[in-house]
Amino acid sequence: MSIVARHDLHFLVHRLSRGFPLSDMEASAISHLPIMLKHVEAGADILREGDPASEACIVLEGLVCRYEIVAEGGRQIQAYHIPGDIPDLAGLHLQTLEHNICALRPSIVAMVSHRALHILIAEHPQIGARLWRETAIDAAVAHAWVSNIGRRTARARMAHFLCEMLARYQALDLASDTIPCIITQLELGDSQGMSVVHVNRVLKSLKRAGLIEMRGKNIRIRDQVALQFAGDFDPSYLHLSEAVH
Amino acid sequence: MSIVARHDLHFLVHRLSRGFPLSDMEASAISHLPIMLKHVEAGADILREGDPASEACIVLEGLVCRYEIVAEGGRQIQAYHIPGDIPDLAGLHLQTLEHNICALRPSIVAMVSHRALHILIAEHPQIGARLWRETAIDAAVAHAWVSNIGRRTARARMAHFLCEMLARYQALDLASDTIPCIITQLELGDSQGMSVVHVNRVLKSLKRAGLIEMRGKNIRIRDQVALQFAGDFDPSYLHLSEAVH
DNA sequence: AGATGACCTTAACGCAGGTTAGCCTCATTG
DNA sequence: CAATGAGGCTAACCTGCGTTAAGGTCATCT
Repeated sequence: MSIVARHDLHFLVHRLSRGFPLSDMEASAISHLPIMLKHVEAGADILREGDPASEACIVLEGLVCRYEIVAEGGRQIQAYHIPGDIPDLAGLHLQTLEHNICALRPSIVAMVSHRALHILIAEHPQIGARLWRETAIDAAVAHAWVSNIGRRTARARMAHFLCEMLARYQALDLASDTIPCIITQLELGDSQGMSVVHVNRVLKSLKRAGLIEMRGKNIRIRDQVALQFAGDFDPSYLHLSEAVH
Repeated sequence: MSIVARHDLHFLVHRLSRGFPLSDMEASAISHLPIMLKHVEAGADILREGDPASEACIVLEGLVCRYEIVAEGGRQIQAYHIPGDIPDLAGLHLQTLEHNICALRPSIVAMVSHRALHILIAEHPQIGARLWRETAIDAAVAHAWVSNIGRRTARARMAHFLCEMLARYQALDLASDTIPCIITQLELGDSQGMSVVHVNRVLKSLKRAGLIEMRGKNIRIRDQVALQFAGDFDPSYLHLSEAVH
């Protein structure tokens, strides 16, 4: 853990620039945010439910998720966060958050104080708008998950989810046809509302149909179009490339 | 439909004031937003998926929902909106929205142009922060729905949902123990990810247990504490009353 | 090299909840 | 007041998926 002023926030800058580039001044203001790097091991919590929020974390490397424990010990993973994401951005305007954030794989995150963010936003309203947009996208993705879990069969649901993850990594140029992080079947089940056993069945079915294959522990999408069809997937809700108005 | 400058936005002002009151100037700036009233009949769409967004709607009266049609004709209701809510606030920062908004009951909404909102926010940054907070709460509620639909049994899920609706109406002083709007069993099913038939079974079970009862077409919660227990419900995710920082 | 533990895989069994279908009630309308 | 239609209710049947259990692979540790 160390204080750094010029570490790599480029995935964040990239995200916020989607649609319409930030000015050099704005990009540089972001890069110069006072951050504290934190190396988190797999399975470790970064933020606990109910913690009073005074800083936010930006994912730089690895895989982070937001989850909640519901009655009877079940864990529901509500969102996955990849480099450039700010899992707890909502905390900037809420007293406490009702979910936990943890690293699923060894990860590196940058902690930024809310104070610094508020100053940044006050000086650069445009950055505020872009961050607000991130909050809106977060909500849009969550709503898409509601539809996915509520109305689709397990197979379509899994296909939809895999399309989402691949598309997000592709937008960062971190993937072409293989989801570059490892997600265990237990994690897949905990996020898609199904049991591990059924995850296995569904993956098998997608493999048999030639839509995906396993590459070591990673998932390779063999036929993205067919998988999108199977999952009734339309990437627009991710707002990966639209202009700002 | 008529242009009015002083209609009743008091539920909105109330929402935005939660935790810490707005200044008189701010409250009055909101009340003087140039709005266009729209009376919408039950079942009518207010906004269609993919419409380029240039205005937002504020619910004044009635019941509005956000929904999406998934493959094979199923409808998933992603959120219910009651007076004071802005169902399409996210559109302020996104090009297009991926969902539809429709009135479930005869409703009155106020349409505000994004231009007017941008001006309001520029002149009153505090209002911008409060609106941003609304976006964050919207996301928090959606995440709670993911947990609800993903991990809870139909019975607990329904209990949780009823608690949510009641709590939201109570926060507006529009309810004590009865959810003041009518929600049909079909709508309940489409939002909770279950069939009408099963909605009926579950409601019956909650009735038999003395947790709820029907009052005409409305649902009365007979034992709020027990219902919260049955639904593993904790209202904090709704952020109904917390202070702003 | 054997032990340990995390994860994957498959089979067998059972149930929560979907589907289909039919009837009932009540409000609205001509 | 008869006709229509929206919504509620219930029964019978069936299936997608959960549960339990057991064995397999692989990496890591001693």
